[in-house]
Amino acid sequence: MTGNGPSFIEPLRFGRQSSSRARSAAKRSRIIEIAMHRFAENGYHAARVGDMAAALGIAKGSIFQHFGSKDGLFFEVYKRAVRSFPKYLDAPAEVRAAGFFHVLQYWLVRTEHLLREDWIPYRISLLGNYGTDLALKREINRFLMAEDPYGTVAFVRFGLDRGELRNDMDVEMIVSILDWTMERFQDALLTAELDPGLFRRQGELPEKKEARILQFLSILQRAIGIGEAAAARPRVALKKVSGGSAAGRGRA
Amino acid sequence: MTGNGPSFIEPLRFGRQSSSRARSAAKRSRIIEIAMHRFAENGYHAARVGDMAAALGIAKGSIFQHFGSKDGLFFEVYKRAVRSFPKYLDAPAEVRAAGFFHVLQYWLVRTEHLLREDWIPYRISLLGNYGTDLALKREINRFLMAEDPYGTVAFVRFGLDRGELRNDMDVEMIVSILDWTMERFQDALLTAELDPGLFRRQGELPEKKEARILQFLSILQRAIGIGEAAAARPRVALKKVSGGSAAGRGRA
DNA sequence: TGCTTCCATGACTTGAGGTCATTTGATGAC
DNA sequence: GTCATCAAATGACCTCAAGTCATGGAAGCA
Repeated sequence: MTGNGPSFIEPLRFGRQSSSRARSAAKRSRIIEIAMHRFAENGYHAARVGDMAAALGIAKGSIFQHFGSKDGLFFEVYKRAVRSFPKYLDAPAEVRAAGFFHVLQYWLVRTEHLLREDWIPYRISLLGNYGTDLALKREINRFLMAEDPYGTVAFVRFGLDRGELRNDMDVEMIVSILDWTMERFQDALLTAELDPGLFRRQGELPEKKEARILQFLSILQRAIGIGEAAAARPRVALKKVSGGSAAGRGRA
Repeated sequence: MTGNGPSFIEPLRFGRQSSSRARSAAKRSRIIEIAMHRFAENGYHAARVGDMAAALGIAKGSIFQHFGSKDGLFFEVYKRAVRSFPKYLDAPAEVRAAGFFHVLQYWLVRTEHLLREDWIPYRISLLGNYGTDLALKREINRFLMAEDPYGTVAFVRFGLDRGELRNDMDVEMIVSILDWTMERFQDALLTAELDPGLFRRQGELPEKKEARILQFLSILQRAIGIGEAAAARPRVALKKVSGGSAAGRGRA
């Protein structure tokens, strides 16, 4: 589908090839950038490969030579978008020190504030998750499983090492639950503005959002956190934080 | 079908209209049925409207006359597929009597066994959820929100009335959490066979599945169930049930 | 027997993805 | 400076599926 760059051994002519490689890579990069904008603005189907070529001032054929197909192009765009998101453990050290659920809270709050400035990669990930073909989604899931771009596995281990997560079940199960619910919750939080009507029971008034976030964290804490106390009251009290600026994390 | 007698409201041509209406509806129905098969077998894009027409022995134009577009046709197919699934509270009375989480367990176990016999509507719902266009997904979500075809809201109220679910947060939040996690969990459980590689961390050996289901239910019980006991040990012990036959519920 | 309305028809248009023989141009060798 | 080489760029071309529409019946009604 994608055609990763020719991955041969390159016996001789290293100088020539390397410079042409560099130019080629730069061009691929430019194509991906424009394509990301087009896909994000128009959706997968309405984005035309011909338009992208015209906007770049190149021939449509070139794009197909580089990426093989529209699907292949989108896949590269998707990978770049998703890789541009920060990982869970990229949170500041003091937040990490405060614990697993504080890290979650940190990102949930940041995500919301971030969106308006940097909605394009988020939109791409939305398209990849819900708006293309099942065949492409299969590729995407393979990629997500292989790369774990949000660092969920490491993050869960972090929580386990700190003794904040229950260890009476498979790690995989916790990772899945966390991935699923975070993804959907963020989508619900975000697309209410970006894409009204996309998700059911979508976010409402801004002032309600913080309450939602706290509710959601409380549910998660009871679900995958440790100890009895978590059931009645959050084990660590999550403070209301009226979000800051900070960079990063479009989705989780 | 429309067994109204001669009516005063529709002074003339009632018979004509009603019979032609009936024929028209029957034809729509036949189209939807064939289309459902085609979409399920080939996916949205690879399913050709022309093929469907040929299979029905009618002209392609007729399909567009009835449904406007391929998207419109798929939407009707989707609605029929989803409506064919049972609602949570369609579980047998004795299961309902056993409580909220027993009903969940009942459907999770059933779903798996059901799939092989009746995979087509499930596949359609998968396409609607992940494999078409965002514009169409928006329609779909509106429909799901309006119809609540799995009866999740009523089911959650049922749990609340029985005192099995926590009532310290918005009902909407519980409904969302339940919808999200059940959907994804079932997809992970099911598509491992139906669509290998579609979901990350997908289901494995059959004997592990029952354990997964119990783990998942335990997480849910801690997350949205009531009481401290739920944290340490399921409030109601969920028995291992090596699944039966029974009809219904392709997805939830 | 006409009249009317509705629907099926299938040839037609549109337009997007995708292909490929050819040209271009950068590079190293002489 | 000139030439040989070869990957990259080109754009005319192809394919094929969605979607359109003027036409022609078929069924009901007077």
